[in-house]
Amino acid sequence: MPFPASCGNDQPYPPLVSSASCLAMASLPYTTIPNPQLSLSKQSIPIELHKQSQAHFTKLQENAKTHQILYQSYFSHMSSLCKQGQIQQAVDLFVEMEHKNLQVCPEIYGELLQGCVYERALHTGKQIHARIIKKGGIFAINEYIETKLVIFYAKCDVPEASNRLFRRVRLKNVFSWAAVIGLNCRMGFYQEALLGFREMQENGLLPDNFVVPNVLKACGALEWIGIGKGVHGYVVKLGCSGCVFVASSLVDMYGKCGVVEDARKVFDGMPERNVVTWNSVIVGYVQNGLNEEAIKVFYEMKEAGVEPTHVTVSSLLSASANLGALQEGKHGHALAVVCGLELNTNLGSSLINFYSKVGLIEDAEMVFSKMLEKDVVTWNLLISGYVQVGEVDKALNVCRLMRLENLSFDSVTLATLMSAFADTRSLKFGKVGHCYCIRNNLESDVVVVSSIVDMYAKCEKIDCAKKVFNSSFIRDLVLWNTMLAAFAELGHSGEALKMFYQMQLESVPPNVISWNSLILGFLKNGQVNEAKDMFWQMQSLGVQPNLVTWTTLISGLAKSGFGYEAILTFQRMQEAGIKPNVVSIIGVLLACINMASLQNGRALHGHLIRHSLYTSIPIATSLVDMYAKCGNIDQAKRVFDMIEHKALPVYNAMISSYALHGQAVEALALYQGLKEEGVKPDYITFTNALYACSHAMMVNEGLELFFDMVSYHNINPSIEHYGCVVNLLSRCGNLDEAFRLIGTMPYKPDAQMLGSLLAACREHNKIELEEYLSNELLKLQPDNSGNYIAMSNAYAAAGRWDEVTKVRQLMKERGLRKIPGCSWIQIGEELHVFVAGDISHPETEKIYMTLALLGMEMSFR
DNA sequence: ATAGGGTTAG
Repeated sequence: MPFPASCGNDQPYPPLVSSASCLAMASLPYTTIPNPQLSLSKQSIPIELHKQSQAHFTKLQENAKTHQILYQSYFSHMSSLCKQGQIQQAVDLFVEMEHKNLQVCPEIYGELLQGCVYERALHTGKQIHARIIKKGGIFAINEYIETKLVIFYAKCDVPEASNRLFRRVRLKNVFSWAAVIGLNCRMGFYQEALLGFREMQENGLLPDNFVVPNVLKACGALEWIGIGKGVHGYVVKLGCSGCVFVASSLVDMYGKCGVVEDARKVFDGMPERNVVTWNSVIVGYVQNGLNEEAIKVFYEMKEAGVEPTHVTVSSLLSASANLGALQEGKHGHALAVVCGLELNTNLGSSLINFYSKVGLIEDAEMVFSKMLEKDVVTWNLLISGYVQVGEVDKALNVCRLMRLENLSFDSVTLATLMSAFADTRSLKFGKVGHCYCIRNNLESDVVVVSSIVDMYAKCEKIDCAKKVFNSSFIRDLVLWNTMLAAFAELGHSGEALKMFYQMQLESVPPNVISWNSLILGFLKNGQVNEAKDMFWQMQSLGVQPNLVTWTTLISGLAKSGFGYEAILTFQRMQEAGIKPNVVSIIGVLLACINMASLQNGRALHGHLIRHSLYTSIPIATSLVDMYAKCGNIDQAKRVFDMIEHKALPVYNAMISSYALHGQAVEALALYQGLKEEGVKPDYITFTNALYACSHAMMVNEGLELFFDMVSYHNINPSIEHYGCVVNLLSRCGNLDEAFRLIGTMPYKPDAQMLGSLLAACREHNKIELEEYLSNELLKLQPDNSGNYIAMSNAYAAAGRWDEVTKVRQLMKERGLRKIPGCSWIQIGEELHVFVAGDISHPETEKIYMTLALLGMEMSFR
């Protein structure tokens, strides 16, 4: 049998479609290789020549036999080289074969191309392609070779070549279709992949379990659940729903389309599962926010004895990061180590993400340093980790290192950095980042645009924010919400409302966050009724208020003086089944503070204990503050004493309480106490302690505190700190020292400082200095009537009534409310009354009454 | 056939 059975067809060779059949061909006897000399008809040879010819033929046959053995050994050697990935050696061997004039069959090209596919050796493959073209004839139009070439170019991601060759194949088979559809999938041309799938079916070809996974991947990526379901039906009809590859792809497709229930149904119905199947369900749950479910399935998988892979651990870590589940995430890390999983970029990145989300930045750093290969994602995660813990300087340093590694920033890097600049109000850096985005075309990414808009808004550059917002082509919900929140924060409720309408006109329906911002905008602008109205409107439109909505309303009502209503709202929130958190509890405590209602505060304290809501230190701190501000310093102290592990904010709250109640000695004792506990005081501690000293006129203690702050704690004094010390010095009569301090401070004196100096001048009868200070004060705050009164009081005290009249005239011109008859000011606990002009004025009588009620005497000078 | 990162509200 000189030729295989099908050689009589138009086709010189049967269409070979896989490397398996190629191998089968290779093991056939050498005579299957066409040799025109051998296939000459023996009958045409004359008898006399027959003998000679017979001998010659025998010789030829012998030659052929050695030829065949040689060829076979070459072929099998080359084939094994291809499979070992040593494509270059295989090609060298092929060249050697050509030199030895060994006959070459098409399968050899197929084998070589397959080797190139394994190695993704595009260049070598192209050279083989060139040889095929050079050889021409049956080689160039061989369907088997053509298919192999299509697959080769497809796997090497060269769509142009692959598609061109594919169009030329006359009889397209499932294999070439699978390659082209797969290529389109890899290139992200999902719609083209699906079109190919349809065309393939129209040409009467039945898809197999190699094509279907790719088709399902396209459905998943496009979230075309309709087509996906159709393919599912088709799969059942074809009877390949039992194939693990196909079923796993179905699980993945349903997950990607957001129908996790169906993914689970397919999963549950599978007779056979492998790691990929399990991974697909876990990934599906994570991507749909069902992190608990994902972790549950992970434990089921462990129970089933399936060995986890990189994908498993990576997804488990994602779920743990999203939940802040420390235990599970650490378990994931341990598992990766135990299973000997190599720390690749994906796994390492997942670990960094997990550790930084649970606040263990040192562990994230450790993983980062252990990784051999890092990509942009890895670097971005470390940057994001630092930003999350507020270490912006470290984040920027990582950026520098990243540049040294020749990696460039992408939109994720910039979005992360911009959010950091927004949080820290670093307009300078923010502008630099914005410029970088413009230069590198990152403004085409909506997420980046949102972060830029937010940065400008937080840095109080609303006009810039609006400009960037307007210049964006795409405006998604988050971008609208960012702009809306910016106006709301400023209390520009009109602009916020305009945004709210406009987004709907542009077919972006608002979500809870949009409504929350709108409500906040009204509240910040004092439009309490409008805010309440919006609160009802959103519900009638089917948007349910969430914790933030309720909290916004509670705090807003408290701050607007509707303390009682705030408390009622807090109750209604709980009736609606929403458990209060720290922010809402602090909000409702604020209501008690603003009402100065010890009764409500106490009731609330009881409520918190009964409902086990009294759980965190920030709440305890607020309670201390509430009791102090509602007048019960003893109760404040009791709450303070009950806190076990006291941190700085609690101490600060208590020191502030003592200062408020004029208990400077206690305040200073607590300051010493916190230092003994090893707690590092901050600028707030010093502000409160200095206020206490200033109130109690404890000059030495105050100066010592100030010295401590600057020398031992390296805290740059704020103007408020200077103000306290200036106040202290001047009230003790040391005006020279006060002025010396003002001369050395890096700030211009503010109105409060001038005010306290003014009071001290009056006390010590320094009328000229007082006049000077009054004028400075009026320049600083021309609209504050208190300053005019202080000035007129000073003139009154000096008996310069004409000057008093001038000041009053000035007030009248500026449209400021004048207090007729007389003036009174409060310095510390003392009430000083100056009578200017008309003593018989009814207003003066009122003041007399007030003073009498306070048990104070009126002093005339 | 499956995996990792960023933006908005109190």
